[in-house]
Amino acid sequence: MTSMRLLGRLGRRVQREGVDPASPTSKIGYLTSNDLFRALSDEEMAELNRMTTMTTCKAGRVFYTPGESGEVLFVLKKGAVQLYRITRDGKRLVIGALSEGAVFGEMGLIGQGMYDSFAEASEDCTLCVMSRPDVENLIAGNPAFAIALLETVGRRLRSVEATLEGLVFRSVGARLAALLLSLRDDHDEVCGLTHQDLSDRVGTHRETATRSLNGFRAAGIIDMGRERIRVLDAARLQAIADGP
Amino acid sequence: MTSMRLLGRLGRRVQREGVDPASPTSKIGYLTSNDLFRALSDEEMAELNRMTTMTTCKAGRVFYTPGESGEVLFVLKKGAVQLYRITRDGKRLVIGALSEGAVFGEMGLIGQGMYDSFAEASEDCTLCVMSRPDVENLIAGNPAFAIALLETVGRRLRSVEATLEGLVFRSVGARLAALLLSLRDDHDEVCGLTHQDLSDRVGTHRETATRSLNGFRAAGIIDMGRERIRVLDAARLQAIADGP
DNA sequence: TAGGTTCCGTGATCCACGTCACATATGGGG
DNA sequence: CCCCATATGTGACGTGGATCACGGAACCTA
Repeated sequence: MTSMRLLGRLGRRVQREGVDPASPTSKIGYLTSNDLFRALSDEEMAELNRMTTMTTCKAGRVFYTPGESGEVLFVLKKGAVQLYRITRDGKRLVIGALSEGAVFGEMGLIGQGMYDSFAEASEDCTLCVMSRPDVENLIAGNPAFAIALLETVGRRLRSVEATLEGLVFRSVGARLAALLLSLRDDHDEVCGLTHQDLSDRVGTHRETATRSLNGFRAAGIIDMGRERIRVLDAARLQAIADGP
Repeated sequence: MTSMRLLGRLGRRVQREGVDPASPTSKIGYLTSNDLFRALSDEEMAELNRMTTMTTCKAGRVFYTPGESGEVLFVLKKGAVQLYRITRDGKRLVIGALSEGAVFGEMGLIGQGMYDSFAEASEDCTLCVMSRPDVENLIAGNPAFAIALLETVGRRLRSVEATLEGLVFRSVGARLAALLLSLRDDHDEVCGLTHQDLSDRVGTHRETATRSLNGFRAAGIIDMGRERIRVLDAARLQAIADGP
């Protein structure tokens, strides 16, 4: 039954609770570590401290759901976040996988389409939260901040556009191949992701992803274990990603 | 033959030439008419004049192709622009349909994925072109400009994300229905677009679009003529757009 | 008004994926 | 070490939409 699947899937992760405030003393340390804030002077940093709420968030927690209060901007200081949407029949699509330094939020400013998206910490996260006036003040006082912000959003826009193109022009296999190449670590492995997770990111179904991966394995391109995929032949995988 | 189709399609519009400079005297007039520049003072406007190159561009002209020089920012003052991509086998996908006030460009700043996109004037256009330093100066001198820029890009990001979701979750018919609803004019008509144009925007093929539209017509939801579609029953069309 | 060009309509296939229904494997917790 | 939740494997089948191949209609232009 479809709704069972939805419940099962959500049950694994949705623990809808607020974010935990972190100790205020650590704020400055965190902030200086972020690209976005490198340009800020000490005073600006101090001012930032006053308006910024620093929070932490454990892996798996959904800290933002559609229809949330408006006009919040998150800066991902540490960890990783996934933005995704869920249809009424329980299908899930990952719109964005964000890593450190990402900026996102419900804000008219940053758009990010959070309107209809969930935000979930895929790893333990530290993030800072700003209101719209906060952001406007920051921009007014520090143009470099605006530039950095624009670049971040611009990068995401490009990324989403590329995803869009891939969806229309490329097969599941090609998209999956590209995803594996981009996700593999130093040892050419992709760990901790289920086939379901992968399929949610390429916009297909679990069974299809499994079959496609099995094809890769049969061809000797990858090796697989539970939640673990090792890329054996990156060149051929790349060829598949590039299309037929 | 596929390449024939590509040639035919491109032949209709690609007239790859530079943009035509407009008369300098009109610059201020144009600029004040744009949302993005409402916040600028007269002096700022004058400064803008110095660094901005105002150009015009006739309908159908492709004024930007992938691999162009980097770091340009366009502001669409008047008219309409389509951003699209073309695969090596000639398939075309419209990534964005921009109207007045839009900001786009190859710039790391704004992203916009122009890297791999063509930009074509779908109506006669007036646009102004800025280099990256131009933009940085503007932002530095006028935070409101930065905010306006962020909002514009944010809107586009939301829009692309919505398109992405639609592609994964909704059928061609649903996407087409939504497109018609959004494109219709005051008389509930969509004029000047071929089935091919529509299909390029929903990410499908001409034949499929035609068949889907014929279905709508058979159901009495729309009426059709050459490059003209009239929406007769917006409610039912909306129901289709919302999915099954 | 003839002749070419661009649109539009439509049948016939084909096939990648979705969908359904289970079987099996694996690992972690009690 | 057993049990159970979660992950993965796979057959069977249906189908939306891509692909191919034309025929006819509408418009434009000379």
